[in-house]
Amino acid sequence: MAEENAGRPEDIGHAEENIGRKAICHAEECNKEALKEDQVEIARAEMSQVKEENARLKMLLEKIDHHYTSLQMHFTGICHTQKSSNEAEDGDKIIADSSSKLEEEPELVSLSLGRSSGSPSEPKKQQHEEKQHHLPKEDDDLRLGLNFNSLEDSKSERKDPLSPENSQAEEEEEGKEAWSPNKALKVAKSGADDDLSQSGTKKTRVSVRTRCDTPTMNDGCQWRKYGQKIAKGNPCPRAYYRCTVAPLCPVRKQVQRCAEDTSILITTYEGTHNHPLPFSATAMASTTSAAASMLLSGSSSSSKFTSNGNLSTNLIGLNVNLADNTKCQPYYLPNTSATSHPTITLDLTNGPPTASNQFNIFSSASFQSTPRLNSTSLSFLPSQPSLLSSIWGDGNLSYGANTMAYSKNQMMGSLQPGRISQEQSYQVPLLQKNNYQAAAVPSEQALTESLTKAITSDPRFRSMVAAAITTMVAKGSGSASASGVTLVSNDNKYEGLGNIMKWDDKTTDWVKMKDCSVASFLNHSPYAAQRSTSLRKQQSQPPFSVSKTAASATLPENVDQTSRILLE
DNA sequence: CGAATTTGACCTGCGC
DNA sequence: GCGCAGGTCAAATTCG
Repeated sequence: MAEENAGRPEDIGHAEENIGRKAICHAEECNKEALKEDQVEIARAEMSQVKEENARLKMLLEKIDHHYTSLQMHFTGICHTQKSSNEAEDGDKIIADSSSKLEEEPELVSLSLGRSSGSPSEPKKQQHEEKQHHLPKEDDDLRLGLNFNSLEDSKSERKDPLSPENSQAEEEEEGKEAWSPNKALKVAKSGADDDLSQSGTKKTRVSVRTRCDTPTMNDGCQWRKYGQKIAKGNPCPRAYYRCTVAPLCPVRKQVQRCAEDTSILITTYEGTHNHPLPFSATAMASTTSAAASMLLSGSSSSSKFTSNGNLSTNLIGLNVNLADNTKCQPYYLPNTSATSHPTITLDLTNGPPTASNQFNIFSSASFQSTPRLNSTSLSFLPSQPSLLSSIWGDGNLSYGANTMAYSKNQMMGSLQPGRISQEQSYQVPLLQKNNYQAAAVPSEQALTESLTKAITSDPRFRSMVAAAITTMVAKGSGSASASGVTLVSNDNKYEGLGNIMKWDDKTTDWVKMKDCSVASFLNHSPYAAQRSTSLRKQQSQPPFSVSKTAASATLPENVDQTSRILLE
């Protein structure tokens, strides 16, 4: 028994050990379960947070979508209303004016600029292409600049369009569509082309004609030349450039001199920048975008004009008029491939350089689309294309980096039909001026808008810029007889600006403008302090007219001081 | 020496 | 299918 009992305590011990082990195991299992439950709870909490985040993002997306839709509706409505009213007012007149050409091309909208200009005979090639065209408006592609596709894509993917991830995805997406420098990306390009072909849309091109002595006009972007070709019909070689600001930027441009007038540089832009742009490049991108959008919007209902033959809107602070195309001056289109690319042309020249049209940037700038499209030309008020021309010309207005997002916003905001009322244009810059003072670094967007508003709202400022640019053009053209300008207000005529505006021949005129930015002028000059009162005084005054005279310039006395600040 | 430009070859689309 | 013309590539050349 003792031996038997002697062995039992061991069994008991083993049993206790087993029990202990089981207890430990049970405790461990309990701990594991507790941990699992905790993890589940954490996961649930995370899921709830993600759901909340998702809901917020959805709300944001819906807001953005709604905002975009309302803006689009607003813009479309305004365009439709204007065109309807214009048609009612001037239908008969325009029909008579537009003559047989419009009858042949009922969707042709002509945009002459400010004043009518002589129209040389249209080249046979363009005429031939125009016989072939008439793209449905749905085929037009608004990709250049506005690039609403990204938003649509993000909508479909239910992503926040404002999130950095999505913007990066946008860039990657656009990068796939880029004209890529290597064969791998070439495949992606073909894929993008497939998309284009599937959607029935083609990349819009915007062609800019301007007088420029340099090989290319300085549009604020960095370009790398990747090819040159002699195009048929033009002995001047055509150079091909791609944007090098960003490695995968799809934007390209073709530069070619006009065969008839080698002083005219024809620059054709295609694509949308997928990177931030400097100010001057933003101006170019925005304007080309506006041109493209006008081409498209004009195609929807064209050949409708205001009582004076114009249909006004606002383009980067510049008033743009859709005008009777009989006043517009057609010209040779540099490439026949335009038939496969809807192309709108901004003509910042006024035909061959003659003594009567050396100041062509003030006289006429016209958009004219290529065949197969509803032609569209735009009309600028006299003093305003000067800024546009100057920005796109040899000079370079540089106020630092800007973003394409701003460009889009600017376009949406600037494509407002009709001129901004004096009151509106007066209030906004003041608010922005306060922003400048509050912020250590001025908002570039506000800065740009302020510049825009200043130009559009203040006749004196506009006249100053006009005078400056006119003088620059006069000097640039090498015309000794046209070394001055006359700015005539309704009731005053002052002389002496020609002496104020002494340009240094060794430097580009616009360098001075750049070094003395208009924004700083707006902020620091006495003019800025006087704007609130002077603008009110001038609300009843029409803008100054600009005309060329012999070596004289006139401005209101109170402009002299500010013009010194601006120009010196 | 790296970057930019030049330039001839090649690819692609379109019309006949 | 062929030729033409626009557009692109990439090696060679030039430039800073």
